[in-house]
Amino acid sequence: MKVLIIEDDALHRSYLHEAVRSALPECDAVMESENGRLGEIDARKLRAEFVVMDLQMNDRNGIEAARTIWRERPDTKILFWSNYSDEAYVRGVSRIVPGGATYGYVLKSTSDERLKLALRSVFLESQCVIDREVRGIQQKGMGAGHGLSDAEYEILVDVALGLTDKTIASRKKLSLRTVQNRLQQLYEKLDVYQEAGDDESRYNLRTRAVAVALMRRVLNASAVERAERDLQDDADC
Amino acid sequence: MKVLIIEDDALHRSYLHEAVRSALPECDAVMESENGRLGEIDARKLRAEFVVMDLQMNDRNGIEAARTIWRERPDTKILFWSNYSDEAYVRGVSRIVPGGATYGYVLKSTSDERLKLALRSVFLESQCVIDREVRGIQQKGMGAGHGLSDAEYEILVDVALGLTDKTIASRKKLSLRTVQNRLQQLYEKLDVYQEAGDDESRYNLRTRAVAVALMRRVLNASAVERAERDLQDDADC
DNA sequence: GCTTGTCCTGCGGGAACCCGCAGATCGCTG
DNA sequence: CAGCGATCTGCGGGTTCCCGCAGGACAAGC
Repeated sequence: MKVLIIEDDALHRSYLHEAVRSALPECDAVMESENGRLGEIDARKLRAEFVVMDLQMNDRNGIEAARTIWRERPDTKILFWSNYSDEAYVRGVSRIVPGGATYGYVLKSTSDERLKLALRSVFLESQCVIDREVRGIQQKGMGAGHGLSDAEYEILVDVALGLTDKTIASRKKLSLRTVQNRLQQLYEKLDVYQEAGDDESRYNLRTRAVAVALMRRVLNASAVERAERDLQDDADC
Repeated sequence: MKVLIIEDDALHRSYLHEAVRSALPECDAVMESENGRLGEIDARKLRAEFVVMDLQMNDRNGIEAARTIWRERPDTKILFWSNYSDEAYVRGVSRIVPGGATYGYVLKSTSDERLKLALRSVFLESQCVIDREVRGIQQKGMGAGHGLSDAEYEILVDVALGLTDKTIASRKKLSLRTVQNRLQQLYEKLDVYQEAGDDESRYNLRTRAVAVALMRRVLNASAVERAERDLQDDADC
């Protein structure tokens, strides 16, 4: 049994190494990659079946790396180990996990015990382990709370990229008015409105929405980057 | 001599503790706070003269914490120890450092030696130590490169907050047209334009600009949050 | 003095936005 | 089937944005 660690912080990497060693004595090789790009290459080269990785990495995002790894071997078991439970990350992960794949999502703030438990559960028993807090974010996304639906999230991303209503409409094969309708749903969900009062302190709803999304951690820079890359790919086709 | 460590990651905190101990044997007490908010309180309580802190923290940003610490004791010596050299952070720091204060900015990726050297230089010899890479970002901001001037940065932040041209004008006591002029400078600097070609893939310049700024790390979520808080304060007055 | 450059300001028009109103489609339920 | 709700679509308007053109204020340099 071989385990691949993808993590760009040296301290965390060695900590993970130690945790894997002690949690999985049946593991006979622990490899390390120090960013997402190298992680993809190493995973391919080693035919890794067991991966534990960070999400926020400089060179190449954990989500992107996981996506290509899963594309090549959908049965790879991946344990995400992240600092944050931002909705953007949680949503990003659940967006790329292939059907039936087993994975885990634990926060770096959890105890040694839980990390080791998660390692064993995910890798040996093919059980999905999601931290309580992360679970909460997931729920909020689906439930009737002020979370965003998929349609709303998609339009949020397009708007955050700086696209025009018309452009979004033609990309999504929708009418212009429909796009604007969804935008208004979005504004409502994000609690963004014209500050009806005087001539002071009005908002540009469109940019205000992305500001609020950023502050609520619904969106983050890497989500925008991923979308940008998808956009470029579309354009090339 | 007492040193206060403000860092929310347990691993990094203990690593820093060790580094301080070995770099500064004359230091007789090392305290730790595990986020920005507690850091402010502890610094006040302990009358800390020497602080080493992270920038990216969950509860309260390193920049905000440093601002209040420096406001209370401008001669505090602070060494920032950060993962990133995002322009948003670098600019944020240099925006709050009081005249004549000594501080340092080193990246977490630098070696033990350099970290210890920085600790001694900043704390004992009152010398400012800025990592080479960070220095590079600073230069780019000032120099004739495609970095942003202060005026452009300010308007970028206001736009990112979602304010209207008119609102910005009245807040900044400028004419509407002037604000729009600056916006156009900004668009040029960020290389944002209408994609003149067809009817496809046009941009909404305003939101496109914040997207590009996010991707170039000129802006980040915490910069937006800080601006938002300032905005609310203004409104209250 | 004149010129040159940089910054601020006003005007005007075309485009994009925000949004209310109304009709059309589709799925669901009694 | 009739009725209801949710979603998509078109139209029209008021507002805001993007930007070219043109003038005025001020400093620096020939």
